Amino acid sequence: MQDFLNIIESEKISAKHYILKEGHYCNYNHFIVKGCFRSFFINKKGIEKTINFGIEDWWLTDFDSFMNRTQSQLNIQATEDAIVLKISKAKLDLILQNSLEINKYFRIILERVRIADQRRIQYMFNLSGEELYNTFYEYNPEFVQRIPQYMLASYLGFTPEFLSKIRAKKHS
Amino acid sequence: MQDFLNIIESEKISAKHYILKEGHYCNYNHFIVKGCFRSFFINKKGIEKTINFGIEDWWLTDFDSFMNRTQSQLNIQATEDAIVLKISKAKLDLILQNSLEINKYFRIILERVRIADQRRIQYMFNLSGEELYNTFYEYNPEFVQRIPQYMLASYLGFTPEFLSKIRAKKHS
DNA sequence: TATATTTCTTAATCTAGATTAAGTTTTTCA
DNA sequence: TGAAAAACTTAATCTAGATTAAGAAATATA
Repeated sequence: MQDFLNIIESEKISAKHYILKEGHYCNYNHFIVKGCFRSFFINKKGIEKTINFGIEDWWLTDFDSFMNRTQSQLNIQATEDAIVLKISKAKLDLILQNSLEINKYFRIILERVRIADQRRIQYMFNLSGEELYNTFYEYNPEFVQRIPQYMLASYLGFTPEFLSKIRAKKHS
Repeated sequence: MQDFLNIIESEKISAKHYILKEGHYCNYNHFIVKGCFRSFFINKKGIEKTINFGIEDWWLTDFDSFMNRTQSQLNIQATEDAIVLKISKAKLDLILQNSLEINKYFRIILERVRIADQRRIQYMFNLSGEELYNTFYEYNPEFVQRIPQYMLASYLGFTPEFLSKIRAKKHS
């Protein structure tokens, strides 16, 4: 555990700044101490597609780039002023060679991530846009206030205009 | 490793039979030695939605039910005659308490699963139905032959009728 | 090898959500 | 505190893919 703490670096990130940009290698896994981030890519039409959010106590990285040492297709941007703990791939690998506890820790986190991803895929298949928004709102009422609506629309898989329509309907 | 092999049970499953049914508790993680499975749920309209396939050398379970000891919303069905290795939650937990190697093994698998889930979500956002089919076909040409088309349509998130339309277009 | 069942196709009609465009409100920061 | 930028709304029009329905192939089973 002491080893683990020794290899962690703390960093402040201002709102709208990036911890990862498309085309770069993702060299760090980040633990969010404070603030909020979104990861997004830019599709063929030039539109930003938000694929994840991260808030306090979550880990955030582009796993594909981080694990496979490939150029990232994602951008990770702070949506508000933030503090993260960074851990580099090389140093994490070293610790993962021998530490039972750290392996357990990340295994358990990844199990939870898997469950969340699976639920999200299930929701995307099963729910209409309106239902997706209502479900998200129900489980994360405070979070809906915390981010611009157009990012949420993008995360839920539809346009900001459509989200506006849903809200108008709801409040009428 | 010997401990690990000791707690594994082998089982034969005939085509169309289930290793998990909706409403039951998922007590096992399954390693597929031979054959093919699909996991699906039944939506509000009574339509089967395939959310995953599993083939040789993959692990397959309902992680949500398996980890959280909740009733499963999923069915897991063999699409052809199959052989699996089963490992119960209780026994797996025991081994995971102390084994560095087994923790590493599952951590690494889950990292790969995370990457696959992430890519799938990205594809679902970015590609039209036609592009989803073409991409899937490109990377898994043999697998497309292996399962009924209506299951693939369901996995890709559209109707069998629409898949038929895509294929007609492609071959004309 | 005939019949039942499962899978696949075609085509007409319908709808959730996209697109475009213009205007309004809110936030930022000089 | 006022101008510029960012975020949000409304409404008209358009389209990918759903729905429905009926028939044709393919596959399984007796």
